[in-house]
Amino acid sequence: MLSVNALSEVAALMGDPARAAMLQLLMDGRAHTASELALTAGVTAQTASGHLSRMVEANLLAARAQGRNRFYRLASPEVAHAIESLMALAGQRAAPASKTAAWRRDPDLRFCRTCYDHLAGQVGIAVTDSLTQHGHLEPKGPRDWKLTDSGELFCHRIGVDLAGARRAGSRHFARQCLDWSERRPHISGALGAAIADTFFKKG
Amino acid sequence: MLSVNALSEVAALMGDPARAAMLQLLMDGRAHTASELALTAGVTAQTASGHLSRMVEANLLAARAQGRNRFYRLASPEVAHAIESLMALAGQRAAPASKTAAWRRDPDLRFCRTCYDHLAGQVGIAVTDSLTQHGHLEPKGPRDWKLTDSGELFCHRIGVDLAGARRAGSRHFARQCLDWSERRPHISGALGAAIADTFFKKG
DNA sequence: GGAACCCTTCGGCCTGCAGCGAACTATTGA
DNA sequence: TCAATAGTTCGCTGCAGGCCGAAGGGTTCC
Repeated sequence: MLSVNALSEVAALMGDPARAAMLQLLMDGRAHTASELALTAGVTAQTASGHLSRMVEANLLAARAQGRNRFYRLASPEVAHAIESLMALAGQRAAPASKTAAWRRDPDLRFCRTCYDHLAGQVGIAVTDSLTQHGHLEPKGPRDWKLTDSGELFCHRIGVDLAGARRAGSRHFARQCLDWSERRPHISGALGAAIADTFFKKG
Repeated sequence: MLSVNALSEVAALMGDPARAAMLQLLMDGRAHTASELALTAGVTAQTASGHLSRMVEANLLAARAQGRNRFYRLASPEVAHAIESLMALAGQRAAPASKTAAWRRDPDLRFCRTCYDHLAGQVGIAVTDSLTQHGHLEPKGPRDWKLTDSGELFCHRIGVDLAGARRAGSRHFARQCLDWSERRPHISGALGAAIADTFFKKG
């Protein structure tokens, strides 16, 4: 009976305390690094890696490599739904999506801390959206951005240190950085840092 | 973190192949005996008993003793919902409640076979309802029925062998038998058998 | 009362799997 | 080019828990 095996296998994946802790952390809809998840689960990195691989293979999680980090998130809303109904059974209220209201209070600060030095969160997405909508920014390949001529002008006008960003040596100029809330990329790399720097200087 | 433990514990309960097989059988909404569930799960009775106890304690299942049998059913629609969402994840369509349409074709026959010698299923419930609504039958205690005077008359009129049923020695006269579809009791015991007998004779 | 049956509890065996240490690869940044 | 960091793979250990045999209530029916 294949379906029985399938049911028990999926449930067993969620039935381990370490994996359950990871899944619960991921219930906020964000993508988290393997290290974060290991820390949350209270296990070592190598143990966490094994858990994460198994959950990716079972299509519970989706992974996206980004630099030397690897971000994991729930593979689909259905996964979140299943976890939620299990937690309801457990007599615990699962944090609904709207429960993430906490981060609304300091969207950029909170995420800048966890995402190196560039704007992310709602502000990062908004900036990226605005730039692309005005034709200042275009995707270049699957992982980079291209700053258009109008984008160059715009950056000069608002005072972004493009020259400094280009001088940054081996660092990527403008990378696409996966955002957790909208599941869309925003700007990281030297350009992202330079923009963030400008914002901070201007208050 | 209590909620993490609760999540993993519930999931782990569903994560065992034997327990998953039992739960899947119970997804039809019926109540099943411990033996049936053991057979389905492919384990011995004592192993199944342990599994069932744990699931009752975790409020996944509800148990009801009936004679020397013990019937188990899903404790709530929420349990069914959680299982269904897990099976959806497993890429399997869980049998929705309406899928039980199969038994509509032969409701009484099918259940008479599994429920000794008396009417059950939709017909059994309908007969019981009709008798109680006309004042022929009343509940007596938590597990028996009382045939009223008008009920005696009615039985005589349709030709039920009441005397024979009363003669049946140590057998209970009219027990309440839990029905799986409506979750309501119908008539078993000697009276139930006598009524069924009458129906069969009359076609 | 006795036999048959259903279910449960107890004790012991054994497997599966979570966990870690060590070693290896890949990416980043100087 | 080299060091630091993130992540993975491999091999081993130890424990939790599923499983069954044996034995003990409860219920039903002759």
